[in-house]
Amino acid sequence: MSEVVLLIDCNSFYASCELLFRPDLKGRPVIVLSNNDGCVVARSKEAKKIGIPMGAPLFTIEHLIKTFDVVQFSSNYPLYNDISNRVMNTLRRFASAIEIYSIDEAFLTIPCPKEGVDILDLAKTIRQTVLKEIGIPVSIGISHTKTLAKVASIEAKKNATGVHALIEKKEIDSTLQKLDVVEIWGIGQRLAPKLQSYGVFTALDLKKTDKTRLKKLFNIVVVKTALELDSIPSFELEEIPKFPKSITCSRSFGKPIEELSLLQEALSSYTAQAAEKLYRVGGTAGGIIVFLTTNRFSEPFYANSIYIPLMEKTFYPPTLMEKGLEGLFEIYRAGYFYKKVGVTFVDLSRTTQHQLTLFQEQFQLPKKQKELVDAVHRIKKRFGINAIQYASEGIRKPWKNKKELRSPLYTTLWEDILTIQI
DNA sequence: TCTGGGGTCCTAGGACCC
DNA sequence: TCTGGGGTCCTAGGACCC
Repeated sequence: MSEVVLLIDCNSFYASCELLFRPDLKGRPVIVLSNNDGCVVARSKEAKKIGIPMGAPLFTIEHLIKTFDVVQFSSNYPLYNDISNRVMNTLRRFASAIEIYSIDEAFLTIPCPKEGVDILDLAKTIRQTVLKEIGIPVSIGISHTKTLAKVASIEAKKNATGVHALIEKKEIDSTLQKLDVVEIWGIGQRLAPKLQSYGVFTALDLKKTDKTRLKKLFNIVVVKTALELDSIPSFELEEIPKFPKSITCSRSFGKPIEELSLLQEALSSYTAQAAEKLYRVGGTAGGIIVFLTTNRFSEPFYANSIYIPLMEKTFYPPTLMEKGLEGLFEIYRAGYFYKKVGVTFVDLSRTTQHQLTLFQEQFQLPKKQKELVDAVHRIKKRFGINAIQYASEGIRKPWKNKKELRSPLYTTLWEDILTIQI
């Protein structure tokens, strides 16, 4: 064995980010709410303890909030992204390779420590360093494969030390025997009952199941998962972030919207945001999908989407907005109260590897378009994302969602920087 | 009253071709 | 009554993740 896999997982990440700047709330149950303050997306340790479930709609836990005086935050993604980057930069120092798996998780491979060096000590050092430098508590699971590292991290969360290694076969098997299949990374709510119907109840059962049979009854991912449980690496560490296949921007509205003009404003705004992201990854879109929906919990319900191919690939926001609005016009039906619109860019390419039209030598936007996009980007970068916008995004924006409880942008906006009074 | 947002991958089946 | 076989490509839908 030459390398081991570590899974580093930030504990209650969004809640931990909020607590960083509000040490006065330590020990109290803290929750972070989804974009529209609709449901719970993160819970502090204390919030978990009083029984607030992940994903719970806010209105179903009113009684808990009142009884236990729960502290609520709207989600503050600029802050979480910034803290995440800092955590990842610290982790990088310890790794021979790192895959940033999500905003709060990373897989690391490290050379197998020399005889006598305890891998757990190294993990503890990593944990201490992140805690000291960034202030975010993490759990660390260690094993031979990504899937087993995930299993180890479940154990790590139960430990006071926050770290756990699964290296010896005996120990691995006894842990897998106690693990329900639904807890395995890659096995969800649908696959678990199906596996159970074939007599596969625990992770150890899955590991021991014949792979040909698994392939026949399920798919290749389930086979790979079973192999990983058997210490055979089947999911590679992906160090280089993949170029995206699609980019989406959509939001629920603060209150239902009926007028087309307001939907147009919202869609323009989301398209601009998605275009900004497209610009940042250095890509162009070959097609866009526009979708809209009324509240799925109330009648009359209407949802629709439309695909609009683009004659020429582009990242020029006005073109994307114009096409998007055309699509919206097609699928809009008067008389409904809409809850959400959104846009997805598909058929993405890198601007550097562009399929050229017959007479192009190199992909580039017309000079003036390019200058405009660059300028808007620079202004946003320097003065904040609200410093400039397209007129079609509207001024009053009554469709904007609720974010009543958002904390300041402590680390990404000068006006919001933390002040300390002595 | 109130229920998020953004992704990826796999497979089956249809369309189409020779 | 008879009604091929094999291959590719695309898409919708299902499943998963955080």
